[in-house]
Amino acid sequence: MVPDAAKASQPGKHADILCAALRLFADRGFHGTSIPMVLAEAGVGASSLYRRFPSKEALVNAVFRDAKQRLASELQASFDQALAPRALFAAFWTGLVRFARREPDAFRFLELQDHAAYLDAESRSLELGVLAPIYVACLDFQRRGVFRADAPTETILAFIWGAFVGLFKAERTHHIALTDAALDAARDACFRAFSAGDPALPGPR
Amino acid sequence: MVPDAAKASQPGKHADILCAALRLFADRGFHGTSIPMVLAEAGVGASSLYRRFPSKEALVNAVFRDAKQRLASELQASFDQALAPRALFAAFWTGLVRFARREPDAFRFLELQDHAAYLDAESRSLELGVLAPIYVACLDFQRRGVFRADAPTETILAFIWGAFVGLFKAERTHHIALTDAALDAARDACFRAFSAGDPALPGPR
Amino acid sequence: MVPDAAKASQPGKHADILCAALRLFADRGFHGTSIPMVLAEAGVGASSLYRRFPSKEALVNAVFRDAKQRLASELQASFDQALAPRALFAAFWTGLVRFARREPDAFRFLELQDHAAYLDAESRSLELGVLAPIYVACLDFQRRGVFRADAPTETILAFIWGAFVGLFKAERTHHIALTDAALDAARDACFRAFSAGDPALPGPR
Amino acid sequence: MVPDAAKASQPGKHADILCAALRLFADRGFHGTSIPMVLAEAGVGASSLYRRFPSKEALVNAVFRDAKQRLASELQASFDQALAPRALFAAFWTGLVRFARREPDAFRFLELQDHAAYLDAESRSLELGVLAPIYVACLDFQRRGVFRADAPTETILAFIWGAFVGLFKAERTHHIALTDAALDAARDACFRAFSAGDPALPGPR
DNA sequence: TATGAATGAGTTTTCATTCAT
DNA sequence: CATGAATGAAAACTCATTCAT
Repeated sequence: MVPDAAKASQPGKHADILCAALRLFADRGFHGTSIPMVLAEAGVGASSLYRRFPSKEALVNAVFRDAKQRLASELQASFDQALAPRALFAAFWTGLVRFARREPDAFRFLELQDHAAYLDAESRSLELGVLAPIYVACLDFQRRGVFRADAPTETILAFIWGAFVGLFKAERTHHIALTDAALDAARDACFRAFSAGDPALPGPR
Repeated sequence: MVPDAAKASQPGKHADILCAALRLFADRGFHGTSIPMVLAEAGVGASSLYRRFPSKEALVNAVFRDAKQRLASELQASFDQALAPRALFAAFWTGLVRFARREPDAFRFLELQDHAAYLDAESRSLELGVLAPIYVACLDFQRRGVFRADAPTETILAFIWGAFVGLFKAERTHHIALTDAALDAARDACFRAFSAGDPALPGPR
Repeated sequence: MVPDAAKASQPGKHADILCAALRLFADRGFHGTSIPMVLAEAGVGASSLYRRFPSKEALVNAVFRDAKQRLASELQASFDQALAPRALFAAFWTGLVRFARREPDAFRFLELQDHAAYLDAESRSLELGVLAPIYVACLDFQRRGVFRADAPTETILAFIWGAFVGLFKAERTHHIALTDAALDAARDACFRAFSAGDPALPGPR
Repeated sequence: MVPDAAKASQPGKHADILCAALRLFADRGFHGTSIPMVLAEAGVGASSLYRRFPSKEALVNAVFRDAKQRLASELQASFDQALAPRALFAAFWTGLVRFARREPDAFRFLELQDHAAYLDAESRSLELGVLAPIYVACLDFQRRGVFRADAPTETILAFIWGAFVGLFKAERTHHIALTDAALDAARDACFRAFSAGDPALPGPR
């Protein structure tokens, strides 16, 4: 009668909790969100949560990994090593934009908050795992002379990521208009910032 | 000395509280910091705090304004409209770096946390006040053809600020080395990103 | 085999639950033991327990009766009315020792804890039932001039039982060595304490 | 106006809490007593308790030490080394009885419960400290030939203490009448149990 | 019948804030 | 004006018990 998979704990509840927690964590941060808030938002009892996540810390880490994983998938999908540098960078940028637009809560939670206090080793390594391919691509660009070699690769990475995050933070905090055109302009600025071959590339021209 | 002024609440205590609160808020965020923690760190009694700041929210706003004000001063001091664009930008960047280095707690509190939930109108307007002169300078650069005109000024601002913050966030989160050379390279990249006169400017030349 | 009997609730599970509960109650007391602990220790699901014992109180009473019953059996087996007083007392003492050694959990649970709060009428009457034959034997000793008559029988009973329990409590609490020799010495002291024929009996002589 | 000592936290409250906790712990045990119960019984708010006792465990330990200390005082007051053995033992016994009668809650809590799970090192050492002088007196009795030497001193101690506790436990559990005469008879039985000089001592006769 | 997921009241403990001194 | 004890509401988490499967 009932589909067999529904026998054990409804899988939907797991997702409901993660989703409610993400929404609240994104809005109010980890410490600003209480478990009762999550329970109310998810519409479950206390034990339904604690059966799945042994503590509030375990819950944030699960939320973090879940969201980071989706961001990673988005980026991986956008990443086609066969593309020319410029196109590759544009694809990466578009992936980021798509994620920030489609999952604003996840993006705000992941990038606009300081997780230092509660992330565990696995979550931290997942975060590095997401950055690694970008780092490699960046390094490759530098080796191939696409990007300048006068800045450490990590610096370039931090710069680009920070610039991107800054745009969305300003949209949220200062209510600036973040049109597609503006995002495209920022993307080109970003590429230009580290571009090695001066005369050739700039602008859409 | 100060026989009369000392009668009223010791002015040192005000600073002690702000300082202790800043340290804690920077480390653990607003919601992660309790009033008792602040009392212990500042070494004062509960009423000494509540006499000066009617609530925890009032305190965090005071801390925010105090820190933001010091950042504003730093930037204003670095800002000499008479300088050539490149030098002006370098001075601005140096001011930011100096602030982030001299007052790491203030910088982390101001820029690495999401204050959306508790900032009041006055704090928010102060924040805009800090950005305004930079906005104006940016706009001026665009008008004078120093910066490209194909990106909205707010976007440029958000980008630059975000890139800068991203560097320090990576230093903290991923423990990347943020040397002076790296910061200089980032500064040049930033300028280059929006520079209008393509081939001419890049590099230290 | 047992094709029909096995259809009803497996009898082994009943014992598993009682056994697990006894172990835990002995170690941590009634209030210090949670049902989930019992379930985990017994390796059964919640409903397997609640089908057999309608509540936690019912469970503890069942555990109590079960253990008390085994103690009663032990004592009954040791009790041979045909024996001479001294030998009878020694047999009784040996029975107690054997029980305390063979079932330390049961002994600790029964004698080292205060059950006042949760024992029901039936459990209480069972407890009295265990003491009754000893009471009778004691009274008989007094009537026959074996035991002094200057102490109420109940007092003698409480004294002896208390002394015995005190030995094992000290073994557990203060880690004193409770050798067979020490137990024998205590047994003789106990008999001597209430012995009527003063000069004649003491010692193995 | 107010006596100077009353400036800081009312000392009465400390006592109120200890007293309420003792009453409840005596009745329902440590795990069976909740903090709200203690708060209600003592008529104080949660923080008044937690300001003085950092945790529930700290509270039981304080209650335990407080009660044990009073028992120790009672015993010390009864102990006059100058007395003849028999009189010394009687004085000790009387001290115990007086304590059990005057502070039934303290006695029940101290002696009728298993504290193994939560007593800390200091509480445990206090308990040993109370027993030590009795141990020494017992050993002295054995050396002087007052008590038999065929039982280990610890065994004698555990026996006597256990017998005494057994009497009061039976009074409470089985509602036996524990008259002064019965207690005197028990005292004499106790002495007799370990008495070395057979013919001389027994009974008031 | 057995399972173990679900519930919500209850646990210990801490918080922001007030008030007597 | 400063102190820090007091408060009661909430925090995170666990419990005894029930119920759908």
